[in-house]
Amino acid sequence: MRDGKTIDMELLAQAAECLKTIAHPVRLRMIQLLLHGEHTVGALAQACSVAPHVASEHLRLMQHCGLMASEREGRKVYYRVAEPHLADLMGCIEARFSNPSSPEPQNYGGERE
Amino acid sequence: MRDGKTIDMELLAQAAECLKTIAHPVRLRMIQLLLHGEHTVGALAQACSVAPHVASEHLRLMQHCGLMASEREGRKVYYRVAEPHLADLMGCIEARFSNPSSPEPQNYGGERE
DNA sequence: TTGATATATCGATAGATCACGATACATTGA
DNA sequence: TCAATGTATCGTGATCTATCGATATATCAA
Repeated sequence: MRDGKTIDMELLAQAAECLKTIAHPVRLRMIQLLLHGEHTVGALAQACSVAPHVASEHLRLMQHCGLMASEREGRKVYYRVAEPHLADLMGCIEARFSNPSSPEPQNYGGERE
Repeated sequence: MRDGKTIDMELLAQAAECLKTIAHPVRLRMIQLLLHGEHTVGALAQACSVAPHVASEHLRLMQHCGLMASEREGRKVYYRVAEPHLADLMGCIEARFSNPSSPEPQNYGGERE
């Protein structure tokens, strides 16, 4: 063991890749929906107001890094959460961002003052 | 309240911005170090094996979206964690990625089987 | 003032990401 | 077979991000 309390850079790079995949509004919404049960590509596309083929791409990205799994049933493909820790992580995010007691934390969005 | 359980898209966009900021190996390392106490730019640069001005940029990004705060003391500038939820979030990430019982969870990194 | 140290900013380039249209593939039913 | 539905992939261009060298600012010491 190297540090005892910190993750080494290789694992941090993996974590960064995973977080980068999560860090998209549509994908966050999809994660929320899929944490409550599996859904088809079309249903997720409609719920997120994006074209089906866009939803498919987002889902492929998440499946690709192990967050999701899919299963075809006839013409439809059902996606579900495959990473158990995703619920905890989403819980942290919701705790931070759905709390009405701190609605405007800072200046997100890329502007500088 | 809109859904009862999901965040609306505006907040999800904020969350995505914040996660995108966190999603970088050097910044993750900095967060880990700063969760254990405040450090100077130079100390963080050395600990992360990057040039001081690179560390400064990473810290500016994190300060910019409310994750960090800084305070000058003479020539040095000390950074510290300003977002209380960051500890929980980092706890989730460490739980997922520093656990030796599942060192190779999936195929992160771009390969498929 | 000058010089050294610590931090921050600027400008340019390479690489990644995103959204979109077009299209291909898979399945079902006629 | 064909057409319709649901999903996936492929280009392309626009936008964003990372990284680096050069430089600017801030503070201290002499």
